[in-house]
Amino acid sequence: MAGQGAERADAARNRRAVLEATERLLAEGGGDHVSLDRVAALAGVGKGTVFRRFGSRAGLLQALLEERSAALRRAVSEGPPPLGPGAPARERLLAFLDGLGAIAEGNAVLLAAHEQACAEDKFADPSYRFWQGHLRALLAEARPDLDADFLAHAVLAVFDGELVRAVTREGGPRHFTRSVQRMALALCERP
Amino acid sequence: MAGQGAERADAARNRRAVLEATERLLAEGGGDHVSLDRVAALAGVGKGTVFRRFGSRAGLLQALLEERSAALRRAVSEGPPPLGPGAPARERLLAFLDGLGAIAEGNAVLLAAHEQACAEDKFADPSYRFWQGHLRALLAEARPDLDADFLAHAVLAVFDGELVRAVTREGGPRHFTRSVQRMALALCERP
DNA sequence: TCCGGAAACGGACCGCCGGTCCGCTATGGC
DNA sequence: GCCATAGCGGACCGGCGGTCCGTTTCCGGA
Repeated sequence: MAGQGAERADAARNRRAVLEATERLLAEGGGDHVSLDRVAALAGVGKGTVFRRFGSRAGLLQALLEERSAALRRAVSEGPPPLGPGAPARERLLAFLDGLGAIAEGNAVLLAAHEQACAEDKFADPSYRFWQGHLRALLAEARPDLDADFLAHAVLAVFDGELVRAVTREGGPRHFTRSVQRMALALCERP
Repeated sequence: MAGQGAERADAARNRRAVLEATERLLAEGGGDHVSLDRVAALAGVGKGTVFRRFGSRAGLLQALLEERSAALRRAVSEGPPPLGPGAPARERLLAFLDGLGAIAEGNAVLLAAHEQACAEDKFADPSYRFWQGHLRALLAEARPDLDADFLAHAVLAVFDGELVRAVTREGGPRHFTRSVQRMALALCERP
């Protein structure tokens, strides 16, 4: 959109249509209900278009997820505290988990589908690497005596689509997020 | 085998052959290399046999995993301390994580394939429910002030096949297990 | 030892999936 | 208005998980 310089009008239109069709299908059925044939049909485009635009099923879901999390990413790296730089690590950590938890709760099905589609190379996903790096830095600051790299992976592992769904179903809207925050706090408290 | 009363000799032979073929395929390629056609061919049986025996791809992998973890399950519920009942919660927790970590490290590919195949209903898996229940009880005893149920899910979420592989690859044989133990300890320590 | 019914077998078959390919079409600078 | 070309679409592919049913194998009772 801004300054890309080279995307034809029909291409942009189709991109939007495909993304919207995908989220519609995700909403109305489980993650495995989203086949690329169906997406293409619902979007009113050919299957080839979907693949040229997004490369693969994993790429499509990744793009959708990226769209959902771009704002948080920006806020974390250059927004005002406590999300952005400037606040103490503990406050930034809680604010970050609040934001990430909101995304996860609002997109649990998408999250589950994405995990399934990525499988192998989920650690290569730039979005994952960003969250992991951010968490690692905050944890390292709060608890320099622990293995922040591993803990960052561990905290992100909790953001499992199915787990989010299960916890949210039986605990209410923000229960998952609050639980993750409490866990992170427990990890940060020194004995 | 013991006291089941009703399994024909050929059925038992085929069951073993299928399980062995599955682990052979898992060892020699990624989890998605294990197609049921291939398993059947390598085991020298028909595809129908695999499905009658195990119900589905998920069932096959679950059976294999169950086989690998039966001993730990038994040791935890009726073995001697510190794994079995009798030791303080902290020691039982560390011993349990040591055992589960060993299984995870030795079967990371199987673990990843199983996660992929189960997807939806992984919380219904009796094995998962057992581990979760055990962890919950130990955590509740060590930290009654925290949400043990959620923490048990969170700790198990770390046992992700791909994460185990990645951590083991770059950290050496028992690095994953030690890291999980340290994390659990950090959670148990009161501020 | 033989026999009959039941249990187990095996592989052709099904629908569908993710992904590729190439002849056709719409776009937009000139 | 023209034309190079980026973009399109859907037939096509190999392979997957799962089903089905005619055939083979087992084994307890006579």
